[in-house]
Amino acid sequence: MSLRLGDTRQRIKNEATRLFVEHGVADVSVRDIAQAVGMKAPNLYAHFRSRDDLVNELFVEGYATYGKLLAEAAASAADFPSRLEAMLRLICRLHDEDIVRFRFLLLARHGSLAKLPPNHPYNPIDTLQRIIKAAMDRGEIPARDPALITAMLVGAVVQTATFVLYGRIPTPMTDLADTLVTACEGLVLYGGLGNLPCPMQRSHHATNTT
Amino acid sequence: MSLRLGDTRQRIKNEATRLFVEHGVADVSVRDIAQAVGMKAPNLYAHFRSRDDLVNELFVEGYATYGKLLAEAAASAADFPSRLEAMLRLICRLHDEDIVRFRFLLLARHGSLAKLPPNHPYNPIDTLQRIIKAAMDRGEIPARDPALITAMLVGAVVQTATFVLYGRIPTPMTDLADTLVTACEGLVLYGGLGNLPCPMQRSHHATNTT
DNA sequence: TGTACATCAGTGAACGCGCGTTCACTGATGTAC
DNA sequence: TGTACATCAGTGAACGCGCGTTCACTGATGTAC
Repeated sequence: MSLRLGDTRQRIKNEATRLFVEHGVADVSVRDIAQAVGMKAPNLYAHFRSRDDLVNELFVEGYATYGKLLAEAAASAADFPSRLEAMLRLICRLHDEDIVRFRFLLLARHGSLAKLPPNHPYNPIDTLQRIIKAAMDRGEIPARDPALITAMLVGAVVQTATFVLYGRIPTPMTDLADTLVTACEGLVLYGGLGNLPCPMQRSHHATNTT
Repeated sequence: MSLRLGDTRQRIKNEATRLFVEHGVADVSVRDIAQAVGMKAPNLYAHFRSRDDLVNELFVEGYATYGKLLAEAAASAADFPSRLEAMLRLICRLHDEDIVRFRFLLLARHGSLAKLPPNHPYNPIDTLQRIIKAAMDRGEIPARDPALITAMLVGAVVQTATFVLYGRIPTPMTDLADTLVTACEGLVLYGGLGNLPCPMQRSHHATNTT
């Protein structure tokens, strides 16, 4: 019974995620989700308190999961370029491994619902900004506005995923990882550190692609 | 009369844009817009065929206007770094000069409506990608996937505007222009051209900050 | 100058629709004796 | 083994609501004679 319940709950979450990605979060009704799962709308309320609750649970869960993995990836390396590379490669892998989930998070970022509780420990944006700030303080990378550099890095990755989503880039993210790493390094390192060698030296040398 | 009509039409557009930015395009009703303008909802239909028409007109108009200005800015310079710089500085200026309009375009990008006619001559994304492709073909910048580099540049700028919108970066875009230019140059130039000097030489020298 | 008419921005009332949600009910299944 | 009962996923019908939109109408204003 409770096994059955958990099973149905998960099926609802999966179908809802799929539909949200396919049609947009706003354009999927409770009846649509129920139909995809093979039940009638009222029964969804045996599993979720409301439609908003379902959306929120999907968002917070996914955001926290990815956030935790990103924080771990960042912590697994010592110098900044290696941290950045580890995070970027992880993101590409997560994208390709579960495209639907990744895209749901991409699309659900906006909208009045689906807000992560503030100061969430695994907010990936905060994690990234903290790492950047630390690297600047240590003089590893040019000291600029950490929030601005964070925005640019996040945007570069997110917009890439969006281009892949809309078919403008017809490639798995994993195949883009090398270029993403190089370009993001350039974004962070270039131009600010006087006679900064180019590319910057690091613990294990960077992979540069064409 | 026809003057009066045009006037009212413009007021509707202004108020609608403002409300869309403030509450999100999906969460503003025809009645909300009418109230803001100081009229009743049905009268909006004397000026626009439908709500969708209004949204679409705002989007296409804004997108085309900005797209045209960007194309002109790009054409005003000869080498790639100067073109990129001109476009970035223009974007910052356009943002600060009419924040509401800029943000409406930012928010309206998504959504099933508000699609620019395909192959629109002033689609700014296409313009940028064409310029990047040309610079790669001429060997001005490292040859990588033009769509990917385009995505990263667009993302870097758009996400920055989003951070400003949500108050994560409490600064006019114009104040960020220098860093944006430097970082975007790094994104494009870094790591791919063998012993590329750093920063790259150009016709009129780049402005590096910090 | 006064009167009749045309124009047209704007309105009140009402429409059908799809939405999220509630609630009393069903009916299959597991359990106790 | 048979019977009575508890559990609980799932359903049919209906709710109130706000939405975009329509339509017959108003009433101020400009114009012709």
